Amino acid sequence: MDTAFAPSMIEAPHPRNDLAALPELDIEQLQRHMLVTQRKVRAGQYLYRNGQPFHALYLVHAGFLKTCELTVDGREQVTGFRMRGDLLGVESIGLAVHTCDAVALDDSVIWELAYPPVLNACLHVPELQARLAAALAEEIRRDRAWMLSIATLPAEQRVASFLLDLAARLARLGFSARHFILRMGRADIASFLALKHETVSRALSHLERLGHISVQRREVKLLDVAALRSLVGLPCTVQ
Amino acid sequence: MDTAFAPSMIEAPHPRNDLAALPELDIEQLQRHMLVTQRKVRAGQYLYRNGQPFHALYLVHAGFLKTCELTVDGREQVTGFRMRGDLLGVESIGLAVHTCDAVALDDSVIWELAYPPVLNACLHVPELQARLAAALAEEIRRDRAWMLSIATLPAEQRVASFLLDLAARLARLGFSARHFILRMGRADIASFLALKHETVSRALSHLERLGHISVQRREVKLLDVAALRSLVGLPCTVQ
DNA sequence: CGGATCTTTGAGCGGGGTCAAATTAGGTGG
DNA sequence: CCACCTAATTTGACCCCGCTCAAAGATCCG
Repeated sequence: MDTAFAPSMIEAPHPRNDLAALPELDIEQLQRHMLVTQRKVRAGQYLYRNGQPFHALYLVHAGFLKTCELTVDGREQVTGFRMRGDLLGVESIGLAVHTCDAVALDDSVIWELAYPPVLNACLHVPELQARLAAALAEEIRRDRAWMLSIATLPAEQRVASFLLDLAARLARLGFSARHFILRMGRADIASFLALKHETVSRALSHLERLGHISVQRREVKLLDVAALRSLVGLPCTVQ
Repeated sequence: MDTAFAPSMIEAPHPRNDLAALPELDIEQLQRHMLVTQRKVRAGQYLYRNGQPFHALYLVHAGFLKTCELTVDGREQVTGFRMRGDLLGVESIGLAVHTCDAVALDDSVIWELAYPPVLNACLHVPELQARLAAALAEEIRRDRAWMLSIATLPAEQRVASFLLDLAARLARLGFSARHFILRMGRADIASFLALKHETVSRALSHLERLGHISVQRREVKLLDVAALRSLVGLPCTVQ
């Protein structure tokens, strides 16, 4: 069981094992000041669901998850994909229950930080407080960047932008930015990009025909990062 | 000069004068623990701009502002409209410079909260810390709700949703939810809703033809709130 | 091997964008 | 106070990108 719990992140030439290197939150520092429990979530299972009582934040240690908003009338929207170092549940701070779903797309290992205790720890460790605030702000900036892309870019460029963003995040974690396996289906990408899955599929096919990428189902290779960057209006220099 | 600085919020049958009633932040509590300076911003002027050093959060005391994201290649996106009780600048926490613009759409009065001092105050006042965290989380939820609307609703329903949201926020401040003056132009609404200004104009005209609202340039009356709510998939009950 | 799910591709349509012009406010100076 | 100018808004006509509907592979699992 537990031995089989190795999240399937392939293509990791330089994996880092220290979360401390991440700007977000330092798990060891957290453990010094509060109870941190480990939780494992199998692919397809919920970390938390809309309406469940909110009592903790979650720091992704390994694996891959998506967060979804949903409405009473059945509309659904993927609001983000989360990986190692990302903090989940922050959108429910100040509320009694969670307001969205978090679903594992791959077997995942999560550090659970009981919520009121987190605030107490922050009171005693100023640096921790600053980091928590910064993590929330980073979340806001991420959402704002998404808004900008969705509102101003056509379909194909949204897809290109998505691939570049994913690549950059993988690179920060020490994985290959040029060759990776998508852990989500076309429908999830489409929802996230406010498109339909057929459109995402067509965009990927077209980017491949242009020679910018190579795609075979969920395996993606970025062949011409400069071309992708210029496509979405970014400077062509690496990173 | 100063006497002329009366933000033009008309239609205020039950205006509240206590910000303490707002769930976000209590200004008097803040003043007890840190320096809070007042700042006035004329309509059309920037409260802060992309690239300027970040050294404070801003609490809107009166007036009306918009926040805009912008890219190197000239794309622009209105990410929100801010009014009394809203906290600005949070998206830049953890950074050295602001990452977006905040522009007054109406003469506004702003409380400036120097940033590192805010954190210090939070260390001494647990409740303040919890409120700051909650304010950031509320910002995230606001963005997520917007994402959901943009990604899943057609143009006319986005406009209806926008009007309902604005009405609800005005109501929370004690203003009329049924009759108000838009402080932003069609282009700003369009940008916020990821549409073009002609489309917003057409949607408003159509909602008027349906008898749900009445529009004359920037003056809006909501004639049939229940119809608007059912249009965007919300329960028809008030609030 | 067979069934379910995911992905790709095609054909046709429609909502919203684009371009253009008319109309209306609003501001300013005579 | 009014004429003029500028900017905001509205409306129309047309077109195109992305959606809808449909069917055909691919892949994975039992």
